[in-house]
Amino acid sequence: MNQNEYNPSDIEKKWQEYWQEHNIYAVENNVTDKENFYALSEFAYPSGNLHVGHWYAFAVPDIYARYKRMSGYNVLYPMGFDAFGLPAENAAIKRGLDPRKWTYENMDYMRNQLRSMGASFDWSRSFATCDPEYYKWTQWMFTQFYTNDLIERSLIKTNWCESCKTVLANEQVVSGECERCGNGVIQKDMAQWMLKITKFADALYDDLDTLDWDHSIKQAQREWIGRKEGSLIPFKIQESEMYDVNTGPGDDAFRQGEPIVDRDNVVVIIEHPEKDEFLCAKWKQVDWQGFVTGGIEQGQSIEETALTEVREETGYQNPEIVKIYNQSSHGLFWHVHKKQNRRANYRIVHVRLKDLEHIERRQEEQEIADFLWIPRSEVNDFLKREDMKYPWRVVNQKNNLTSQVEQNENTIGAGIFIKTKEGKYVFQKRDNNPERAKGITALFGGGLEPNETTRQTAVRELREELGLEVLESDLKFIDLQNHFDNPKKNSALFLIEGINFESLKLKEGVGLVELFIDEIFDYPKMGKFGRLYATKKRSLLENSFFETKVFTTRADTLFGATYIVLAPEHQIVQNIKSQITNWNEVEDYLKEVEKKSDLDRQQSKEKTGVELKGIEAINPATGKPVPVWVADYVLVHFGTGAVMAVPAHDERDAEFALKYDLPFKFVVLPSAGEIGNSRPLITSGENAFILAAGTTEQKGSQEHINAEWNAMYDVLGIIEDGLLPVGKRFCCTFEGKVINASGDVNTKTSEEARNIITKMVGGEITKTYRLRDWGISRQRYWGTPIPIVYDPEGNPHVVPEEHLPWTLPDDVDFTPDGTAPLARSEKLKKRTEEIFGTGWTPEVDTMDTFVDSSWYFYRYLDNNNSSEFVSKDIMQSWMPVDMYFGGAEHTTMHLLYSRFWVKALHSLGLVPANEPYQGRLNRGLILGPDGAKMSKSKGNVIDPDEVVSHVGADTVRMYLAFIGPFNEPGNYPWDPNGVVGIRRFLDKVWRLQDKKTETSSEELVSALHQTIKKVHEDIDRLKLNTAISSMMTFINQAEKSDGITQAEYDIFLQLLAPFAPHMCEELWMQNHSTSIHITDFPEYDESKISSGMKALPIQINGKVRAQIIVEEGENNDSLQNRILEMPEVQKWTEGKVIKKFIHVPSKIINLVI
RNA sequence: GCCGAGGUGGUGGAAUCGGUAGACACGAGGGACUUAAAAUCCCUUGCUUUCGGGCGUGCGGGUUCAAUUCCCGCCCUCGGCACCA
Repeated sequence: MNQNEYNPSDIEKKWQEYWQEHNIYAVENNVTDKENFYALSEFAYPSGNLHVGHWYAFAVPDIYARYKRMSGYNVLYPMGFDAFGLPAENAAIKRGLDPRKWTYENMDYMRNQLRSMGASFDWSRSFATCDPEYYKWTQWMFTQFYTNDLIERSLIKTNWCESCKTVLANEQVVSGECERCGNGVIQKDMAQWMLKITKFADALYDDLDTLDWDHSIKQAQREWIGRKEGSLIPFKIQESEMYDVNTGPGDDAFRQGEPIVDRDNVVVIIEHPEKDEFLCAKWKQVDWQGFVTGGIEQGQSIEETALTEVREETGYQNPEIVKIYNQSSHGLFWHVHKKQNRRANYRIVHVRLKDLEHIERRQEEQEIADFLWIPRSEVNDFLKREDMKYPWRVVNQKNNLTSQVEQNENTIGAGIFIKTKEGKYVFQKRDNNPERAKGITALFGGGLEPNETTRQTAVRELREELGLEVLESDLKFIDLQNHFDNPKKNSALFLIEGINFESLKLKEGVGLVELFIDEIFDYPKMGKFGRLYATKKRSLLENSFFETKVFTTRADTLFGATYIVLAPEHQIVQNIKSQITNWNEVEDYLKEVEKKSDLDRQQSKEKTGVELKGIEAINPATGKPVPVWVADYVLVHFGTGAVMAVPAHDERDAEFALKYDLPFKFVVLPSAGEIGNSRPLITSGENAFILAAGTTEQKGSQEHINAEWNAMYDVLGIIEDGLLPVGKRFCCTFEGKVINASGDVNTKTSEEARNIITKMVGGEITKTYRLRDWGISRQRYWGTPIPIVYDPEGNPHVVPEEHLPWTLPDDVDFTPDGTAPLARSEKLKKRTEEIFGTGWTPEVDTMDTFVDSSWYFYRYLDNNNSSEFVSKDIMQSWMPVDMYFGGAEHTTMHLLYSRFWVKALHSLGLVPANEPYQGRLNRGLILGPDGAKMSKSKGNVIDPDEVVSHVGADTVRMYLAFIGPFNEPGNYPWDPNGVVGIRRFLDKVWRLQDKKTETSSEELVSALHQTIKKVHEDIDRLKLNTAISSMMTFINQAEKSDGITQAEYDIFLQLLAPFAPHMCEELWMQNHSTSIHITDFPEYDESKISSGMKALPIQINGKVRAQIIVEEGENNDSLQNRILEMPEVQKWTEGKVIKKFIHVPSKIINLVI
């Protein structure tokens, strides 16, 4: 037998050991004669054994890394372990082991398995994320982010997996289920450490353009970030029924010089139980008329006064309070009856009669007044009668909304945003104040004194700190904001506007800073509240509560906004609770919504909602009031959590409006072509067609369409104002030309109108994002400890650098019970108290493992550095990663997180690169032989070790490269026969060594150079499958030839070396003394590829009929003559006329007959 | 629904700029060698045919001397997003 037979099991081990001994893959950091190339595969999770997926992930990119190395680059192709995380902990729990031990043993085992692939990893650079030397730097970065305001702690609704007993990031929840275990995810309020990834949303979006990534990967990231450009449109919110009194004295109703008596009064507006009428009084004695009034006596409440007055003065026995208007007004007048000048502080009370039960009034009351029911619409006119001398009127002064949620049992402070007449916000600057944090720019305000309300605190603080006297009623409540440092405690935040700063008595050591909102974020040492509002909650601050901004991408349809909708969680709903006359109904709805999980909310597409009665919004374009609704189809997290609803041009609004019978106003006419092509846009099923006023389409097409539509549908006719009648309502989302709006925008295109209308109503063009901040707290053991400790008051402090790594304790029972396992560590508790003092406690959550993997590619560069995470020089020379190989499942998680991480580091000046990965390739999936995903339960799992023992590692590597294009992430089934095909090829290469001759043929040389060219090009494009097929073609040809020279054979081995490193090394070393893998990759010689002759196909009328051998430079005439003489051509041309002769040199000849 | 990538023999897949569709491999069929099997080698292999040819790259149109490739309109598969205003 031939003892020189290809036997992989003999040679592979040998060369793996040789490479390791000779250290041929060790990579130097400072190489001057070669360009650095950083090829990276996503590092391994130490699950315990290597499957085919690992081979695909590591061995195929290894081919590329080897090719680059042979092509003259200084190539870094490292490997490490992503060693923290749930699976290790779960596996450890199941088997009662220490996750640390389990993980490190797995890593040892896997390192050996990885060596068997023949991958050219530089193992000296390896590490695991659970090494304290590694996570020291993870923690250090956390502390850098913390001190630079890139991390905040807040109480948020989190995704909680009941089965894994931990919080999940948004990205880890897939259609309401835990990405890992598939169990349902519930919402849970928890204090979380949040990384402010949203601060980089624009950069993450825009910088995608600078990356050489596949279009689809970029697109997926863009979708995830979800940037939308649109307009913020302000809508004033006001009380829809509002009564107030004039404040000035009438000419004959106030007597100069007489003393003034102060009185607290109520004015009662009495509503009929059935009819829309109010009860007005005609005073018999003085002939003055109006509403029921009464003085508030000492110790009496407004409600009591009002109800008593109604019963006594009118005789109606069952009034109920609808609403008490908070604002009292101060009227000065001469009270004729009492002969007094009065200053009356009116509280206006709206009551409704439950029924008309009536008792005879006392004689005295009957003598004073008669009562008349006046329709609501006529009340004002009635009160304006000539003989109405009483000084108050019902006036339409609508914007006195206030709030009732500024206080709860956890409210410990009040903060005040002060807005000047110029629209700037005023902060205090404590530059000169030695007692307080120096230089901090902060809100005015302070803590609540015992029994103080937040408003009282705010008034007091303003007086003490600023010398500013304000009334409680001047303070507009904005928000109840939990403290960053202690999410369970709140401060009420207020806004006061239009402040005059002339006569202030500033407290010593306090300076003032006036800033526009856009300047707040960047202002040095700005306190957290200020920053927060300048970014995330800007809309709250700017909105206050009598205005809300809606986000829309279709500002061109604003004239058609017939109502607005708030998300159930919208702050305004709570803030104006006291103004809502149907609060019980609203509250029921909110409770119902709260019960639904996110999943339910997504699944039940049936829209529900409830109108907020008692308030209305003003459409800023039309100036007309529109109703305000709350509905859960509006999401609090997107845009401003409020939308303007345009039923005629938005499908969701249309659905909702049809259900609740809200008006449709048609304001954008799509272009004629679009209507013609889009008959299905009629969604009402009513077959309505709108022919609107103001149409500017050219007549021809319009008439054509009308004719067509007339035949098919009922034509609605011309609708002047765009209001669609009931039964003919439909929705059209196309853009087009604006109609039924105003002179400024009618006939403008949608695009033009968006800008014009936005400007017109004082809105602004902005962007909004789907991306949300990244919560990294996990209630698990096996993760990087969060380097935070809490002082006895519960305020967080970072663990100083000298105590890093803040190590994971080992005395922990980590059985999951929903609380953090670290809370049970005595050692951690003790360590914290020893270092920081009695009463100090450690943070007990650990970090999401995506944090660990967000910067690991830096550590390979300098993994033994104990003073820096990596030295700056070294970073500069390697980063960004040139080509990053990984799985498609990381497109929106790891890839986005690590891009954020690098940008965050970059923003702090810690790294030079702004992006981690210049190139990225998502690999596909290897399926089982049956075409299904490999799984133990399906019994279709391929064990790579077993295959390797049969055919060798080189074959497995090559097969995986051959199975499909690596640059397109498809799913490729593992075909056991296909593996054999590769092995046959390698056998042929091996056997070719017996066919060596002194000289070879010109054809073979040409073929070799063609192959070199093709392999070059294909590897560059990562089309390894076609690179292999071209080598196969060459070997087939060489086999048929008379022989191959040693030099040619060597060149071929070099071509093949990246693919089959062991075999090529074996064959190479028979004639050489240094490794093939450190030789130069062959270059092709163009002159050897082309010979002067070429076979060209001849087409007749586009069909190939013959072939001809053509010499380069042959002229067309002689060529044409030669062709026409050919019998196989004549067969077709006989009796036909040649119309055209087309010759595309070295491509094709086409005869048209 | 929106966005993206695709759709080519029995299978995985080639065809890089509009120029011979199906490279390469698997499978299948036939043959050689062998006592036999394995291994190896050779031939055939898109469909169809009256052996001239005809038809073929998801479907229907179009542009072109020529279309898997470009354009228009559909269908289907996969991936991402999704009550996102």
